[in-house]
Parts: sequence; C-alpha cells; structure tokens
Amino acid sequence: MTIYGIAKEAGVSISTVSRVINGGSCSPETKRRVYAVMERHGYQPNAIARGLASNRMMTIAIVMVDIRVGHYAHTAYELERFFHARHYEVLICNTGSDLADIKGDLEGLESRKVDGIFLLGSTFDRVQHDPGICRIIQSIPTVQANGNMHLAGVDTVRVDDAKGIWMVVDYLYGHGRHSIIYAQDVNTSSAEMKVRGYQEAMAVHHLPIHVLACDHSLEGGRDVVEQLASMRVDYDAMVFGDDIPAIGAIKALKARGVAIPSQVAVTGFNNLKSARFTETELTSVDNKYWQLASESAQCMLARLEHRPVSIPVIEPELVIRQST
Amino acid sequence: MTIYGIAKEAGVSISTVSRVINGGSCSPETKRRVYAVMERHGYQPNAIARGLASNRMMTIAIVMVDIRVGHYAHTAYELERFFHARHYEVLICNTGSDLADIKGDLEGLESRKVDGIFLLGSTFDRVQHDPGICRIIQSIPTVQANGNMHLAGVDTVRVDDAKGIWMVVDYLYGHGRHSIIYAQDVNTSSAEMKVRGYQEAMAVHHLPIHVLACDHSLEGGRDVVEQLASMRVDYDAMVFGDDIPAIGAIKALKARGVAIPSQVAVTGFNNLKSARFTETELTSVDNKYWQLASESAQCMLARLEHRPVSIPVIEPELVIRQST
DNA sequence: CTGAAAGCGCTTACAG
DNA sequence: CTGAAAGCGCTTACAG
Repeated sequence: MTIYGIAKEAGVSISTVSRVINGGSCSPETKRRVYAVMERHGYQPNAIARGLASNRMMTIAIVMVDIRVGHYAHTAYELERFFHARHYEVLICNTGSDLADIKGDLEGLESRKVDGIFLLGSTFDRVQHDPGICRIIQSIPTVQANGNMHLAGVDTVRVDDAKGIWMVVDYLYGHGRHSIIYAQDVNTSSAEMKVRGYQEAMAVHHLPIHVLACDHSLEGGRDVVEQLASMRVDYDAMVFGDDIPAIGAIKALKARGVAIPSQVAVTGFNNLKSARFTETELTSVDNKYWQLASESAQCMLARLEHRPVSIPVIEPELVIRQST
Repeated sequence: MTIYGIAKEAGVSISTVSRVINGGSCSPETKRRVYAVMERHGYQPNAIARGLASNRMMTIAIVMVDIRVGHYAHTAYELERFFHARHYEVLICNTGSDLADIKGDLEGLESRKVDGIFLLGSTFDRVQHDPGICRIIQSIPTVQANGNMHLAGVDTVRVDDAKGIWMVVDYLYGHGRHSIIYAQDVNTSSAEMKVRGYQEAMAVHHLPIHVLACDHSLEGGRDVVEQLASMRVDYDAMVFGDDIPAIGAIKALKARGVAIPSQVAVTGFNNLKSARFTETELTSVDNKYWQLASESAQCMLARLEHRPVSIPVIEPELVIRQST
C-alpha cells in the first residue's frame, strides 16, 4: 500500500495524505479519515522514497576499526540508542586500518546519503591527509569520538588521555613507586598522548623514563614482563595504555611469584568490565565511554539541526583497585 | 552530479549511462567515454534512488538485544564483514528485550526496505507469538542466528547448546566429579537447552541434579558460591551457562580459599577472550561464533539469491583449561 | 547498441 | 484547508 492507495480510499489527494503523515495542517475530520485508512492497512511510509524526495535519509553511520573491541562496542551502543530514539537508523562499518578500505567505506556512505558520520577513535586521525576522504567527511556532518583530527568541518570530541596517564603516574609516585615502566600497545595519536602523559609526569618527579612496546593482547603484557626479567630491570610499577595487556602482565607476574601490588603495581586503561575479571582487580583509567558517546551524539545532533556546537574535553577518572 | 549530467557531457542518454554503470551491453567506445566523464567528476550513483527504482536497497539489518555483549559483537562483526564485502550496508538495532520495542524496531526496518534481517540469539524466539512481528519477518528474508524459532519463512541456525553442556558434564564425570552444580543465568530457550543438557547427562550417570539461578554478572557467580556455602552444600564442580558468572565464581571460590580445580572445578560457556583473563584460565564451551555467523550469512545469501538453503546444526567444542 | 518514456513512492512549493 | 504538478535520481521494459 502506498500513499496513492491511502489517498484514493480516504477520498483525498496524496498531498493531503503526505500532510497528515508529516503533521501539516488539515481539518480534524480529514486527518481522522486518513488515519483510519492508514491504520486499517497498517500503512508505513516508504522511508526510501521519503529520503529521496526530502533529501534526509534519517541515517547515521558509525565507522570504527573493529566493533569487537569492547570500547568501540560500548560507544557504538550508546550512539545507536541515542539516534534510534530520534528515529534515525544506524549503519556500522568495520573498516580495519587500511586507508584504501576506509576510503571505499566512506564512499559507500556518501552514495547512501547518510546524514552524519561518526569516526570512533584516533586511528582515524590520519584520514585527514587523504584529499578524497577529506572531501567526503567535510561535506557530510562528521564527528570524531576521541581523537585529535584537525580538519575544518569535522568536530572531534577529545578525551584527555595524557591526563589519565598523568594521574596514574602521580598516584603511583605518591604511593612510593619510583621505577615505573610504561608499555605502549598501539601507535595511534591517542596512544602517543598517553606516552607523553607518562613522560611529563615522570619528568616532573625526576624519575627515569622507561617505555617499552607491547602487543595489544594478553601475550603482549606477558612478553613485557618476560623482557624486563631477562633484562634484569628493577621496577615497582607497570603502566599500560590498555586493560588487556595489563591483565596479561598481572598473570605473568603472578606466575613468576611476584606479589601484586606489594612488589609491583600494575595499571590499565579503559576500565571496562574486564578490569574486574582478574583476582587482583585492575586499577584502571576510566575514560568515560558513556560521556564520550553522549557528547559526540549531542555534537552531531547540533550539527544536524544547524545549532552552534560547543565541545568539552572529557576528563578521565582514575579508578583504584587491588593492583596498586 | 547525477546520471543526467554524465549523460549530457558524454553525449549519450541516461539509459546508456545506467547501462554502463550496471554492466549492460554497449559499445566499448561509449563505455570508455562514459567512464571518462564519471571519473572526471568522481561520480558515485545515488544508492537511494537506485534502491527505490530497483527495489533492492542492498541493506541488511542485524537485530540483537545489546551489542555490548561480547558474543553478539563478534557475530555482528563477522556478518558485517561478509555482507560489506558483497556491497551491502549493514544496519544495527539494539532492541533490548521489550517486545513492543522489538516490534517498533522491525517496523522501522520494514519501512527502510531492508533486504534481510538477522535476529541474534534465542531471546527472539518469543517474537513468533506476535502476529504483527511475524508478518514482517515472514515477508522479509530473516535468519535467526542461534535460537529455536519455529516459524515458516524464517530460517534458524542452531547451535547444539545442550550438547555443549553435556560434553562438560561428561568430561567432569570422567574426571571423578560427582557433585556437579549447574547455574543458569538467563531464561532464553538456549539457556533452557543448556539446563536440559545438564539434566540428561547427570541422569545418564545417575548423579544428583542441582540447578541454581544466578545473575548474568560476576556478582551472579559470586552469589552462587556464597549461597552454596551458606547452605553447606558439598560439591566438586560448578557448570555455568556463560563465562562471566563462571569468572565471578572462580574469584569467589579463591577468595574463600578453595583450590581450583583440585577442590572445585569450574566451567563456562562461550569461550571468548575473557575465558583467559583469570589466572586459573577457564575451561569453556566454544560455541563457534565464527561458524554461526558464517552459516547464517550463507543462509541469508542463498535466500537473497533464491537458491535452496540447507542449514547445518553447529557443534560446540569443549576447550579444557586450568579450571578443570 | 541506443534512446524515449514510464515508474519507484514520496515531498514540496505553488495555487486556489 | 486542499489539490495538481513537478521533482528527487535512478531502473526497466520497450522500440528501434
């Protein structure tokens, strides 16, 4: 059943049917009659035709590297709930990290005429160097949720990751830890902010800086522990840029008979549920995914409604548990 | 730029442009000329207009309770990758568990003219009792990934959950465990299959059946342990229908000084990464989300292409770790 | 191989 | 308050 069928049966024109659907003005009597016909047939307007005619598809897209990463799944969930409540449908896109793939995916979204695009995470910072991608995200309302892109026309909601790590180091120092290792698991700009937070905090306290690279996995954390052992490094704290390798480190340390936190303190980052899965629960930095999603959503909504946007920086929070 | 602009610039009709876009037959020369114009303008066909005209939106929807649940995120990821590679866009929908909300969401998908719908999990079994929902999912190709729906027109890919638990019990019995507790964390049909698997396996070995309810959380697992302690129940194994409460139980048992697995064995279900987060890594049932996603995707594709469908039942696999 | 025409199901000024 | 008409950007038979 289309608008034509409804119109004929209600004895009005399609303009009138369209008007009652969209809340335009019309007499109570015709409105009643049209509604009656629509309900009798369980009529639902065709959103596609509507989108084509009105040039508003009521669709937003969430673009991320991989939704299996807990942090992205949580952000995506909040964004979906927010926009669904406002009658948008939401598309997801797991781009992976290849730039050409990302570009292809964005072109797809462009041809779908999505109303807005969310880019999750600072992995997407580097797209600003691709003119083709810039053209797209500058012509469609785009907001980056956590990142450091600097591109006119795209808003980015920042989380002060450096401060998060700074707080960690400060806390550790305040509790007598002086040999603090930092393990970096990825190379995004967000990860680099974290290292910088570590470096600056260490410098302030005149402590020696020691940064290692590790894989983003349990094994990554374990390997750091082994590496430090084989290098015979003395340390009393390990700071990680993510909870997963931190958990791996806790397991490896315990397996070696190292007491946590008395001998070595361990901290993570993100503070999702898994931070509490280990017996010695993990001290972590809560980077407030809920707030990130909420601010990003508000920012997008403001742009869609052509309202001015103001974007706060999100302050992470240190959550102390048994591992420190 | 639209098909009209391209046509004019290439000196052909829009039919011809449409034909070269869609790989219809035309002379090499005109094809070349049209392509040249399209590339010069970076022309991308409008997918919406295309969908409206052709009645194929190239969109599939993934409907689930909550994508933050690891198991769903993983399945959704695989489905998205599969269909994206075939030029579909994918919509997600976190319905929650209220039936009226689910119905509203499905109506939304209907008006969006999605080509196919995935229902993730046996939570959706009960929608088959709602005539309004049935009308929708019977008129749009729908496949349920893991569940027990029996509705003509919707295919459901089943995982033999009962067998998964059966294997657990069998293994425990074979290793000398005779007082095996089962803790059920949700009430889906899948969860009930699991309990049944437990009951049948216990019956075969003439062991006493003991089923408790627990929350789907770390605390749920902990509470079961406390409850058993306060009831002074003797047991040497705990079987859970999910990894999360199993992890909670491991922590609670260790906190009480119970040795795992020597005094009590603990098992989970799903076998996602978190099964390895505890120091005593968790024995779990791998219910093969990858295979589930893959079979579900193949099933959907067959329906979209009007090919006959055959649906295997997925066999879970017992993964032994340190907790047993 | 190619083009003119109708149609997909709506919205949106513009008249009345 | 209401309707006729044009338009959104494509696809799809149907002729030629």
